Order: sequence, then structure tokens, then C-alpha cells
Amino acid sequence: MENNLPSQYNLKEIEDKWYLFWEESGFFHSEPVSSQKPYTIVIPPPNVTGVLHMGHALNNIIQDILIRWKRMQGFNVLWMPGTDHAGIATQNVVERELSSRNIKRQDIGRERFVEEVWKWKQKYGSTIIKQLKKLGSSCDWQRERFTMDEGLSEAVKETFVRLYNKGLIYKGKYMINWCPRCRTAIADDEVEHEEHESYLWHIKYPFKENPLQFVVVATTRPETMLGDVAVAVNPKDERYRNFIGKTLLLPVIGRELPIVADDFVSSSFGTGAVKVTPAHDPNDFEIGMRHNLPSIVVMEEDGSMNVNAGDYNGLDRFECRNTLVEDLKLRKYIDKIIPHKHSVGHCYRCHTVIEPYFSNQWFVKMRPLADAAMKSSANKSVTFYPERWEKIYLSWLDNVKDWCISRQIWWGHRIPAWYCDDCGAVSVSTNEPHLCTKCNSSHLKQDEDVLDTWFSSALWPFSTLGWPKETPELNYYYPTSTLVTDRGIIYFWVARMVMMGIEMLKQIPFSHVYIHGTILDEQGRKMSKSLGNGIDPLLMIDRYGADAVRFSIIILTTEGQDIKLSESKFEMGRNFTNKLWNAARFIFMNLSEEKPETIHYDANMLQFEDKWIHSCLNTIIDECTTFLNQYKFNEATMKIYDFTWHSFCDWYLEIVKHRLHNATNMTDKKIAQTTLAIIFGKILHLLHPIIPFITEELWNKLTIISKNNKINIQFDLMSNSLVTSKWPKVSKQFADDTSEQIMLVLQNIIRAIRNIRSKMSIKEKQSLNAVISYPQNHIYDLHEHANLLKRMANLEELEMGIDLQKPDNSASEVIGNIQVFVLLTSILDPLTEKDRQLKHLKQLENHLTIIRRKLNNENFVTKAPAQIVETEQKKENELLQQIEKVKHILLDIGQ
RNA sequence: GGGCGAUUAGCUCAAUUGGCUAGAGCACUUGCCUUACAAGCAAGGGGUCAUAGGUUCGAGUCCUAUAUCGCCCA
Repeated sequence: MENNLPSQYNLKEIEDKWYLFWEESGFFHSEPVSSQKPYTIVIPPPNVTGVLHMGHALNNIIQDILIRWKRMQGFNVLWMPGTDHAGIATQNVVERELSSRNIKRQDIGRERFVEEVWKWKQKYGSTIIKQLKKLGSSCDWQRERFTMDEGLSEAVKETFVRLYNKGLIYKGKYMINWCPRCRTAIADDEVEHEEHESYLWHIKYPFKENPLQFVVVATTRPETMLGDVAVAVNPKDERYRNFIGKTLLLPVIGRELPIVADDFVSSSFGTGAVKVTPAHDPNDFEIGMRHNLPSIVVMEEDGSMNVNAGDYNGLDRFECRNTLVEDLKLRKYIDKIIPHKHSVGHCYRCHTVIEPYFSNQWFVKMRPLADAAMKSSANKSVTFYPERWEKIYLSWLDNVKDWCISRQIWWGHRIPAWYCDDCGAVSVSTNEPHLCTKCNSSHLKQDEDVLDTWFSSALWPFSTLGWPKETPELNYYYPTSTLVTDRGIIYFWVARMVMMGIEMLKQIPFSHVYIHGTILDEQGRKMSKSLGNGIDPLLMIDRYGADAVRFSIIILTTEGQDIKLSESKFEMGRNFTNKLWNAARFIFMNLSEEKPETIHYDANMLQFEDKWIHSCLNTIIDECTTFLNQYKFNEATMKIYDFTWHSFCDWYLEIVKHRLHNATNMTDKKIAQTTLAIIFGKILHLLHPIIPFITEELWNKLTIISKNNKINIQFDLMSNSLVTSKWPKVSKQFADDTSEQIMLVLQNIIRAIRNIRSKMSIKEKQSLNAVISYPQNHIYDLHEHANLLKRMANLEELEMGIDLQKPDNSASEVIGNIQVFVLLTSILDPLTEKDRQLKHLKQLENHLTIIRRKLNNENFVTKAPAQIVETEQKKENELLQQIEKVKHILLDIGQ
């Protein structure tokens, strides 16, 4: 076994090797075991067209940490992976690919097109899955699911039919959001609103009876006027009261338009008179309904004007706007044009301007579903972390409108509704019906449309477990434990899963929802393809290693706060993994013996520093576990980081070096070696959920070296993998407050001496003589630690005693009630020393002022808790003593 | 227009829910290639906690305004 590692950590082969081993060992696979408690996470399924970006990375790192940690805690862990079919996005991708071969989907027809998509999926669909593996994600890949799988498609049909039969799904002609580029309807929340600088066109509509008189209407979308059927005013508006019921003529077209009164019209917007275009505006649609007005559709599905647009037939909607406005200007119908800022809806898939469109679509009736979901929040069966997201989720549920679920595309779950050619009846069924349920005709045609992808995603927590079949998995793993996601899909996905879970299974789909932050670029902008400001996680993995990427990301992740990321941030993770690697190098080098002997590792045989590091470890295990329970990933990580680097490496390793290198007592050497191995082993355990690869590599080396050298590292289970090993537990026998406090004093003394060295420009290699004086009542016996102090501060001679005098020509330091004097004779620079002491004095006096300000305040002494007052008084006392000592030293220098 | 979040060291962020002299990482200064690690070690410097009021014995933390930035909804 090689005990010499290279001095720099080389990750590449290690990561692939271990991932393969874990997968082949079946560590990630879970089967229902009734005697064991499950812990389940369903992955937010990435788009099958997707490529891993930083958002995915963060999302999956968090899930993997939870999963690996719970697995180590002994839960039967299932992380259910998979992808969704991303109807519009995938169809777009395949259409684009076909068009490069000069093929339109209409050319090859629906069936062949869908075949092409499946072919594409077979070829490229696993890209993101492979990337998730690179990240180290410990998903149960044997259970990988896809929303278009047969089973999941059954779930979709079953849900549709049940909701339809219950009256919760209906079809009808309503105003929907139409994307002229994707040529499909989309849901309300798939529309992204943006502020646009545009104009408000004031247009004169002449009276039929007197064409020289006008009503001026203001509009932001003049091209829609071609579909106008009325002009509306507020009934309370004095300016127009007399015009109500009169008729106007639509400019250019000449259509007759009644003037109607409607409360909805705001008198303060524009002129207070608005054109009414029921087929192209949701508010106008409502007005149209109230006044029994017709709807005139003036556009085609691709956003071009249709025959109803008269001379403008065939023009694109924006071209039409320009031409029409020019015509209106020529014919003197424009009153004025004023700049106007307003919000314009865009398709969230392709960013095309959305057209409100009057269309026949399928809808889910949301009110009853949303009410049930709101109830589950009220009784705390679904909890959000951080909790503020609950309010946002609830307000969406509270205001939700019916959900348009039909999409005019080919890739997706085809709506299980059949229309009878003969009687027109609709049959809705999970199986294809052969006869019309109403007239028994066999001339049936299935609905052409497919369902919104989110409809199938909403079923993900149970469709992946086999529903609608009553599978053992469904019984065992549902409801799942935690859902981890970004705030961006609280409405799209989280809310809909809760609604569907409650409706279909009468049980919430998960009890915790953890909402993490969004990854932004250095300037705080969202990362996007169009801005080109994204950081590719795979490139980062390649450069820094998956562990470094995971570590860096997670240490930046604070309680749902957004994360500004730049490549340099990954250096932190790289540096830490390198540090860990080198600590291992040192340890492994020092564990080997020519003739290893077995000893009994007994708490009574431990040296001071051994007890100290054990005690610190105990605290860290406790804190780390608590923070993970609270989803405070960065705090947990910081704690282990700090312990590993600044307690274990900076102090413990340095202190035990002499026991390893210049050992006279072989048993004591073995104690040091065993402590090293035990503590380091626990560190690897604690770090494993965060940085699984390097910890696994080092753990395996550690166990082998320990075995070969008869070092009993005392783990319950000498597991061959950290994946299946046990999460460390606090052991009370090692709790040792006293050692921790003494070490703090020793560290302060050592730092003081090193500081003197530095200020007096004395080389580290030059050993010094020192005197330590402490008061009669000092609680710790420092004599025991003389050797430790001598080695760590590089002292030749060290004298210790009660109330010792300051030797001549010495630099001093006051540390609480202890005084350290470093003998410098010829090297002492009195001016430097005087500066040091004056500075220290000033610090102490400033502090004293602050304390006294409190203590002199009668209200503080009487009203603050006694404990607080007491500590302040204690501080005052200590400060006074220290100040006195420093003054004394200054006096001495002065002489 | 409504809601939420942010504003703390040059930069990126913490601060255990009101109580040690506000802490890290990076950057910076000084000295070290000390046989684990220069991706490192040792010692340092650096903050009017956005602004203005208020509550309190005590405020970075709670309340009320204001400013700036970001996100969501309409």
C-alpha cells in the first residue's frame, strides 16, 4: 500500500472510479423495507432537452447532501430521478433539427414526427442524466422515470378522466394566451410580463349620425381595432353620459360600434373611452360578455391578420400596426400619439409577444383544488423553508384562475377525449373508445391537442412510484419527505403537485419544501444563454473537481439567498480539498510502522491535545447535525471547514508532530497515531455528504493503512464505503470543556510570543527564552503544558511561576491575568515595544469605557438580567487588572 | 400600483432571533520554499452595520419613514 500521495490532489480518475463503484455496488438503489424508515426525495425533473446549468447544480448538490446524510443516518433513502418531456421546448428542438434537413413537421405528419422526437430522445435525452452523475448525485438510477413513459402516461390519463368526471376539467371558448411562434395556447403563469416603452395612440371614432363629431379612444395596440365591436365608457363619467347608446363608426373599416356603459372602464385612463375588442383582450372579453357583443377574430394563429382585417389581411400584426397607424394619420383619424410605458406579455419558452386570443381550449377548474391545498398549509402538513415562501404560494393559490391545459402541439400526452362525427358528443376515457357513448356511432376522432407538460409534472411524486397502480413503492415512499427547488417554479410545479396529490391520493405529496436561492452572475444578473453570462458547471468540474464545485457552491448558499457566482469562487473549494488531501498525506506518512503493535486505546492514556481535539470534534458533530436538520447547509459546512483547517490541521497536527517524529514512548506514539486516524476518519464522515469523492478515496486509504498498521480506528462498522457508513454521533465520554478552555489560553500565549517575534523581526527559527507569570488563584496548572508551549512558540527556556517579576530587556504581553515576558536583551527595540504597549493600553481603555458606560447606567444595573450585569462587572475587573499591568510595563520601559 | 428580499471590511457573504471589543473567505501588508500542503505557514491592517427617527437598561438585529438595487404579482 502506498503511503505517499502526490502533493497535489488529482481528482479526475478518482471521481469516475468511485462513482462507477457506488453505482455497481447498488448503494443508490432502494427497495421498500417495512422495518426501516424511508426518506424520499423526488428530483425536480429537468427538461429532457436540458443541459446542466448552475441552477441544476445547486439544486442537485443540496438534494444529494440531504440524501447522503440521511442514508448515513440509517434511513432507507430513495432519490427518485428522471426527466420531463418538455412539450414545447422539445418540439421546438426537433423541429429546428428537421428544418436543417429542409423538413417541416407538417410534411411528415404527426405520427412520424413523434417518432422523430423519440429518436431524438434516445440519442440526446440522457445528456443531463450523465451530467448529474458527474456532479456525484446519488439517485436511484434503476428507478429513473420519464414523463412520457407508459406508466406515467397512464397516470396522466387516469387523472384527466377522474377530474373530467368530477367536473374539474372542462372545455370551452375563452380568452387565452396565444404564442404565435409556438402556435399554441399557454397558461397564465407561462406568460412573462415586461415593461415596454411604447405609445398610447389616441384615435378619433366618428359618430354615425354626425361624422364630424368624434369620441377619442386611447389604445396601446391599434391593430386590434380591426376587431372592435363597441366603445365603452364609465357610466359615471359626465363627459360621455349623453353618448351612451349612440353609434360610432370604426375608422377605415366602417363597422358600426355602439357606445356602452361599463363600470370596468377607468375614467382616468387615456380619454376615458375605450375600444372594445372581445376577441383580442381579456378585459374586453368580459365587457363583451356583459353586453352581449359579438367577438370578431382578426388574426391567424401565426399572428398575421386574417380576412376580417379587410385590406390588412395577410400582414403580420406589427406590420399591420405600422401601416394602419400611417393610414389613420393620412385620414386624420389620429388625435395624438403620446409615449407610454406598459407591460407586455412574452412566451416563457421563446419570448415572442403573447397575443390574447379567443379560442376553444381545455381547462382545469382550480378553485376546489386550490382550497384543499391552502388547507394543507393552514394545518402545517406542508411547510416551507424559508417560511416566507409560504405566503407567496398561498397568495397564488388564493388568486388562481382556471388553468388552460391544452396545447396545440404534437409532442406530449394526447388529450384522452374523442369526438363523435355523427352526434358531436365527447367521450372521455383512459382507453380508446370504439363507440360513441351517446349514439353508439363508431366514427370517433381523438382530440388533436396534447396536455401541458406541467400537467404530468404535477403527478411526478406519485406517478413515478407506480400510481395509479397500488404498488408497494407507492405505499412505502409516498408521501415523500422533502422537495428541493427554486422559487421560480413554486406556482408551475410545487402548488400543482400539492393540489394533485391531495386530489388523487388524498395525501400531500411531501411535508417539507426547501426553496434555495437563484444563481446569479458577478453583477447580480440571472445567468442566461442570451446574455452569455453563464458559468458551465461541467467546465468547473473539469477544472476544479466535482468536490470543489460542490463545496464552493454550498458554502455560498445561505438560507434561500441568491448567490452571486464567479469562477474565482471555486478556488475556495479547490483549496480546501487540497488541504484535506495534504492532511491525509501527512497522516498516512505517519501511520506506518515497521513492526506494528496493537494497543488498547484508552481514554486514560490520552494526552491533553488528544482530549482537546476529541472534545472539539464532539461539538462539531453536534452543531453540524443540528444545522443540517435546519437546512442550514453553509453553516454546517463552515463548521467542519473551520474545525478541519483551523483546529485539526493548524493546531493538532502541529502539536503531535514531535510525538510521531521523536517518539521515545512507543505506546504514546500509537495513541497519537490512533487519535489522528479516528479524528480524521470522523472528519471524512462529516464531509462526505458535501464532498463525496475525495472523502471516499481518503477513507478507503485510511482504513487500509490503519488495518495494516494495527491501528484500531474504532468505527462501529469498518465499511468499505462512506456511502453506507454511519453518520458520527456525539460521544459524551469525550466532552471536555476544561481542555478546550486551557487550549484557548495556550493558543493565546503562543500567538502573543509569535506576535512579539514578528514585531521585533526575529526569525521563527531563532529560539527564545520566556517567563510566564500568573496569579496565585489561577485555575489551570500551566506547568503541565510547558513542553507544548516551548515547541509551538520555539522557546529554549521557559520559566513559569506565581507573580514573577518582569525581567530586564524583555518584551511583554498581558493575556487576561497571565503575563508573558520574552527575553530579548540585545534584540529588544524599546521604541517598538513602547508602541506595542501603548496600543494595547488604548485598546483596553476603549473597552473599559464601553463597559463602564453600561455599569454607570443605573437603569442597566437594575433592569438588565443579573447574569449580564455580572459578566460586565467581571469584565471591568479583568480590564482594570490588565490595564494596571500594561501601565506597569510602560513604566518599566520608560526607566 | 401591491408584495417580498437586499443594503455590514476594497469584493462576496455571516452574525445562533435584543446581550463578549460585529466574524469568515478572497484581496491587502510583513516575514517565511519550516521533510503534509506556496492551492501553503506565521503575524497583521481594515467596518459611522444605507439614511433619519423611534422602542429599550441595551439595537446590525424590533418598529416607522426615506433612498438605492433586485425579484414576484397585477
